[in-house]
Amino acid sequence: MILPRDYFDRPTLEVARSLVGKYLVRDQGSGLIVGRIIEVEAYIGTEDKACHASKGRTARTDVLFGPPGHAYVYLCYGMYEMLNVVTEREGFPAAILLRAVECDGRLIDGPGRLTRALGIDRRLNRCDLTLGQSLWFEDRGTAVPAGVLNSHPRIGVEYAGEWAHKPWRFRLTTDLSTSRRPRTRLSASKK
DNA sequence: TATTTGATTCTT
DNA sequence: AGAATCAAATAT
Repeated sequence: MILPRDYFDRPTLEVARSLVGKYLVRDQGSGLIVGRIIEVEAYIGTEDKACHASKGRTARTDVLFGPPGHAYVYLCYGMYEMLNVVTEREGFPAAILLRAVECDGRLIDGPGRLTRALGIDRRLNRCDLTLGQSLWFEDRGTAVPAGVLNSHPRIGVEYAGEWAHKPWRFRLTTDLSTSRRPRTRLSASKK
Protein backbone atom coordinates (compact mmCIF):
# COMPACT_ATOMS: atom_id res chain seq x y z
CA MET A 1 0.00 0.00 0.00
CA ILE A 2 1.34 3.42 -1.02
CA LEU A 3 1.49 5.82 1.92
CA PRO A 4 -1.11 8.54 1.22
CA ARG A 5 -0.95 12.24 1.95
CA ASP A 6 -2.85 11.83 5.23
CA TYR A 7 -0.04 9.66 6.50
CA PHE A 8 2.35 12.61 6.38
CA ASP A 9 -0.21 15.10 7.68
CA ARG A 10 0.56 14.27 11.31
CA PRO A 11 3.04 15.33 14.00
CA THR A 12 6.48 14.88 12.45
CA LEU A 13 7.95 12.80 15.27
CA GLU A 14 5.04 10.39 14.93
CA VAL A 15 5.57 10.10 11.19
CA ALA A 16 9.34 9.73 11.61
CA ARG A 17 9.04 6.88 14.11
CA SER A 18 6.48 5.02 12.03
CA LEU A 19 8.38 5.57 8.78
CA VAL A 20 11.24 3.38 9.99
CA GLY A 21 10.54 -0.13 8.74
CA LYS A 22 8.46 1.14 5.82
CA TYR A 23 9.74 0.98 2.25
CA LEU A 24 11.07 3.57 -0.15
CA VAL A 25 10.46 2.66 -3.80
CA ARG A 26 12.21 4.21 -6.78
CA ASP A 27 11.07 3.75 -10.38
CA GLN A 28 13.46 4.94 -13.07
CA GLY A 29 11.74 3.04 -15.84
CA SER A 30 13.95 -0.04 -15.72
CA GLY A 31 12.78 -1.97 -12.71
CA LEU A 32 12.11 -0.89 -9.17
CA ILE A 33 14.65 -0.24 -6.46
CA VAL A 34 13.16 -0.99 -3.06
CA GLY A 35 14.77 0.00 0.23
CA ARG A 36 13.60 -0.74 3.74
CA ILE A 37 13.95 2.42 5.80
CA ILE A 38 16.51 2.04 8.57
CA GLU A 39 17.22 5.59 9.71
CA VAL A 40 15.53 8.99 9.51
CA GLU A 41 15.78 12.43 11.14
CA ALA A 42 13.01 14.92 11.90
CA TYR A 43 13.28 18.67 11.23
CA ILE A 44 10.41 20.57 12.73
CA GLY A 45 9.27 24.15 12.33
CA THR A 46 10.84 27.59 12.30
CA GLU A 47 11.94 27.31 15.94
CA ASP A 48 14.17 24.32 15.21
CA LYS A 49 17.50 25.97 14.41
CA ALA A 50 18.66 22.86 12.58
CA CYS A 51 15.67 22.99 10.25
CA HIS A 52 16.23 24.96 7.07
CA ALA A 53 12.86 26.64 7.61
CA SER A 54 14.33 28.45 10.63
CA LYS A 55 15.78 30.92 8.11
CA GLY A 56 12.31 31.81 6.99
CA ARG A 57 10.34 31.09 3.84
CA THR A 58 12.71 31.43 0.88
CA ALA A 59 12.76 30.00 -2.61
CA ARG A 60 14.72 27.09 -1.20
CA THR A 61 12.56 26.36 1.85
CA ASP A 62 9.22 27.14 0.26
CA VAL A 63 8.40 23.49 -0.30
CA LEU A 64 8.71 22.82 3.44
CA PHE A 65 5.79 25.16 4.04
CA GLY A 66 3.67 23.46 1.40
CA PRO A 67 1.38 20.44 1.66
CA PRO A 68 2.71 17.16 3.13
CA GLY A 69 3.86 14.19 1.10
CA HIS A 70 6.16 16.15 -1.21
CA ALA A 71 9.90 15.77 -1.71
CA TYR A 72 12.45 18.29 -0.49
CA VAL A 73 15.75 17.52 -2.22
CA TYR A 74 18.75 19.81 -1.84
CA LEU A 75 22.50 19.76 -2.36
CA CYS A 76 24.76 19.60 0.68
CA TYR A 77 28.54 20.17 0.84
CA GLY A 78 28.50 20.73 -2.90
CA MET A 79 28.22 17.05 -3.73
CA TYR A 80 25.50 15.19 -1.88
CA GLU A 81 21.80 15.24 -2.63
CA MET A 82 19.61 14.98 0.48
CA LEU A 83 16.14 13.47 0.32
CA ASN A 84 13.40 14.64 2.69
CA VAL A 85 9.66 14.15 2.77
CA VAL A 86 7.53 17.11 3.87
CA THR A 87 5.22 16.54 6.83
CA GLU A 88 2.41 18.31 8.69
CA ARG A 89 -0.32 20.60 7.43
CA GLU A 90 0.27 23.19 4.74
CA GLY A 91 1.77 26.29 6.34
CA PHE A 92 3.72 24.42 9.01
CA PRO A 93 7.27 23.72 7.76
CA ALA A 94 8.65 20.29 8.69
CA ALA A 95 10.28 17.35 6.98
CA ILE A 96 11.97 14.03 7.52
CA LEU A 97 15.47 13.29 6.19
CA LEU A 98 16.03 9.79 4.84
CA ARG A 99 19.42 8.67 6.18
CA ALA A 100 19.69 4.91 5.62
CA VAL A 101 17.90 2.02 3.91
CA GLU A 102 18.46 -1.69 3.54
CA CYS A 103 18.45 -2.74 -0.08
CA ASP A 104 18.89 -6.33 -1.29
CA GLY A 105 20.39 -7.23 2.06
CA ARG A 106 22.91 -4.40 1.87
CA LEU A 107 22.89 -1.46 4.24
CA ILE A 108 23.02 1.88 2.45
CA ASP A 109 24.16 4.03 5.34
CA GLY A 110 24.23 7.81 4.91
CA PRO A 111 21.88 10.29 3.25
CA GLY A 112 24.27 11.05 0.39
CA ARG A 113 24.85 7.39 -0.35
CA LEU A 114 21.13 6.71 -0.21
CA THR A 115 20.24 9.26 -2.88
CA ARG A 116 23.15 8.12 -5.04
CA ALA A 117 22.04 4.49 -4.81
CA LEU A 118 18.47 5.34 -5.76
CA GLY A 119 19.33 7.84 -8.48
CA ILE A 120 17.72 10.75 -6.64
CA ASP A 121 18.70 14.37 -7.26
CA ARG A 122 17.26 17.89 -7.19
CA ARG A 123 15.11 17.18 -10.23
CA LEU A 124 12.81 15.41 -7.77
CA ASN A 125 12.54 18.47 -5.54
CA ARG A 126 8.88 19.36 -4.92
CA CYS A 127 7.64 16.11 -6.47
CA ASP A 128 4.50 14.56 -5.03
CA LEU A 129 5.51 11.30 -3.35
CA THR A 130 1.99 9.96 -2.92
CA LEU A 131 1.24 9.24 -6.57
CA GLY A 132 3.19 6.03 -7.06
CA GLN A 133 5.29 7.66 -9.78
CA SER A 134 9.10 7.88 -9.79
CA LEU A 135 9.36 7.75 -6.01
CA TRP A 136 7.00 6.76 -3.23
CA PHE A 137 6.65 5.09 0.17
CA GLU A 138 5.02 1.72 0.83
CA ASP A 139 3.71 -0.11 3.86
CA ARG A 140 4.35 -3.77 3.15
CA GLY A 141 2.81 -5.00 6.37
CA THR A 142 6.09 -5.92 8.01
CA ALA A 143 5.94 -4.96 11.67
CA VAL A 144 8.93 -3.53 13.50
CA PRO A 145 9.56 -5.62 16.65
CA ALA A 146 9.41 -3.76 19.95
CA GLY A 147 12.69 -2.46 21.31
CA VAL A 148 14.66 -2.21 18.07
CA LEU A 149 13.85 1.41 17.30
CA ASN A 150 16.28 3.75 19.01
CA SER A 151 16.45 7.52 19.12
CA HIS A 152 19.63 9.60 19.03
CA PRO A 153 20.71 13.21 18.56
CA ARG A 154 20.78 14.37 14.96
CA ILE A 155 23.98 14.38 12.93
CA GLY A 156 25.91 17.43 11.79
CA VAL A 157 23.80 20.06 13.50
CA GLU A 158 26.08 21.18 16.34
CA TYR A 159 25.50 24.78 15.29
CA ALA A 160 21.84 24.49 16.30
CA GLY A 161 22.40 25.15 20.01
CA GLU A 162 19.80 23.58 22.27
CA TRP A 163 18.15 22.00 19.26
CA ALA A 164 21.29 20.06 18.41
CA HIS A 165 20.84 17.45 21.11
CA LYS A 166 17.16 16.72 20.66
CA PRO A 167 16.77 12.96 20.03
CA TRP A 168 15.07 13.37 16.69
CA ARG A 169 17.08 10.72 14.83
CA PHE A 170 15.44 7.31 14.69
CA ARG A 171 17.36 4.19 13.78
CA LEU A 172 16.45 0.55 13.53
CA THR A 173 18.80 -1.81 15.30
CA THR A 174 19.63 -4.58 12.86
CA ASP A 175 22.50 -7.00 12.48
CA LEU A 176 23.49 -5.01 9.45
CA SER A 177 23.38 -1.63 11.12
CA THR A 178 25.16 -2.56 14.32
CA SER A 179 28.16 -3.95 12.48
CA ARG A 180 29.41 -0.72 11.01
CA ARG A 181 28.25 2.30 12.94
CA PRO A 182 30.46 5.22 14.09
CA ARG A 183 33.59 6.77 12.61
CA THR A 184 32.11 9.08 10.00
CA ARG A 185 29.84 10.11 12.85
CA LEU A 186 32.69 11.16 15.09
CA SER A 187 34.20 13.45 12.50
CA ALA A 188 30.94 15.36 12.49
CA SER A 189 31.56 16.44 16.07
CA LYS A 190 34.10 18.99 14.94
CA LYS A 191 33.01 22.57 15.07
C1' DT B 1 30.11 41.56 -4.74
C1' DA B 2 32.86 38.60 -1.39
C1' DT B 3 33.13 35.24 2.10
C1' DT B 4 31.44 31.61 4.97
C1' DT B 5 29.24 27.37 5.81
C1' DG B 6 26.98 23.32 5.82
C1' DA B 7 21.06 17.78 7.55
C1' DT B 8 28.51 14.50 3.92
C1' DT B 9 31.67 11.16 2.34
C1' DC B 10 36.12 9.49 1.11
C1' DT B 11 41.08 9.61 1.45
C1' DT B 12 45.45 10.40 3.82
C1' DA C 1 42.87 15.69 9.90
C1' DG C 2 41.66 17.35 5.28
C1' DA C 3 39.85 17.57 0.61
C1' DA C 4 36.20 17.74 -2.63
C1' DT C 5 32.80 21.21 -4.35
C1' DC C 6 28.67 24.59 -4.59
C1' DA C 7 24.42 27.03 -3.52
C1' DA C 8 22.33 29.64 -0.08
C1' DA C 9 23.06 32.60 3.70
C1' DT C 10 25.56 36.28 5.62
C1' DA C 11 28.77 39.87 5.66
C1' DT C 12 30.71 43.91 3.18
